[in-house]
Parts: sequence; C-alpha cells; structure tokens
Amino acid sequence: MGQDRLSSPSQSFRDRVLLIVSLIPRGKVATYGQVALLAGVAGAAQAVGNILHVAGYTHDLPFQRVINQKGGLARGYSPSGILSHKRALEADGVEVSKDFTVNLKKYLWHPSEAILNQLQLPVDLRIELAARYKLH
DNA sequence: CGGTTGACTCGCG
DNA sequence: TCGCGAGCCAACC
Repeated sequence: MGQDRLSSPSQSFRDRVLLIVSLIPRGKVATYGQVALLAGVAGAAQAVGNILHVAGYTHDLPFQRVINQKGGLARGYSPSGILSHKRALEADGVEVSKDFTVNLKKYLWHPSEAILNQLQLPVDLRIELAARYKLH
C-alpha cells in the first residue's frame, strides 16, 4: 500500500516544504537551508522562509521549529514577535537563550532513514545534507 | 513574461 | 567575533 507517500518530485517545491515542516517533531528544530535540501533544492533557504511567511499560519504548521543556520530565531516572525517565537519553541520543550538562539548541537532534527527514503532524495543531496548537518 | 521581494547564507574585511 | 554586501531561489504581482 503506497499511501502515506510523503512527497514526490512531481509536487511543487512549496508543497514539499510544507510537508517537510509538518514532519519536524516536537522538541526539535530544523534550519531553512536544511528544509530546502530536504525539499530537493540546495540553496533555496530564503525561498523556504518566504513560503513559511506566506503560508505558515494558513496551513497550521509548526513553523516555529524552523530557524536560521546560526540557531537564531527569525527576525520577521512577526513585527516584535520574536518573543512569541521564543515562547512557542519553549512550549515545544526547546531551550531558547536570552539572545534568542537555540543550541543546534542539541536540538537539530535528524530525519530518519525512512523519511529520507520516502522523500526520494537524490544521492548528491543526501551527501550534502550529511556533510552540512550531521553533528556527531 | 520579467522585475521585485525577502521568516536566508556565505565570505570578506 | 561582527557587520555588510553579494549571491540564490521560488513565489508574487
């Protein structure tokens, strides 16, 4: 039974991004660049931010779990809403420092093999993903 | 169809 | 270590 197919290359980049974000477990975070790679397009981090900014709320996604490469919370999450972003993450059980950063070594999401397989991620992207985000 | 935008990233000084 | 500029890419208008 092939139901539960997570995504396929035929889906739009946008749909794959939304799906991947929905897979980030509570208590973990992912970076924009990481989501872009998982969606099959290296270097599309900014596009991921754009997509979440536009569709995050309407799709009821845990978009608070997506932060930048340095572990910092999004500046434009909402005008002065970096505090609400901090609270949303803490509600997930993620520690947020006073300078609004998260310890990626501790909280970065490492997708399971099963998920990677179902995303049908090309080998080269898998390699890049492991090289950039595998933190002992 | 083409220019603009931005919840990003990287590299350089 | 930090700020700034340039590069990137899909969505938008």
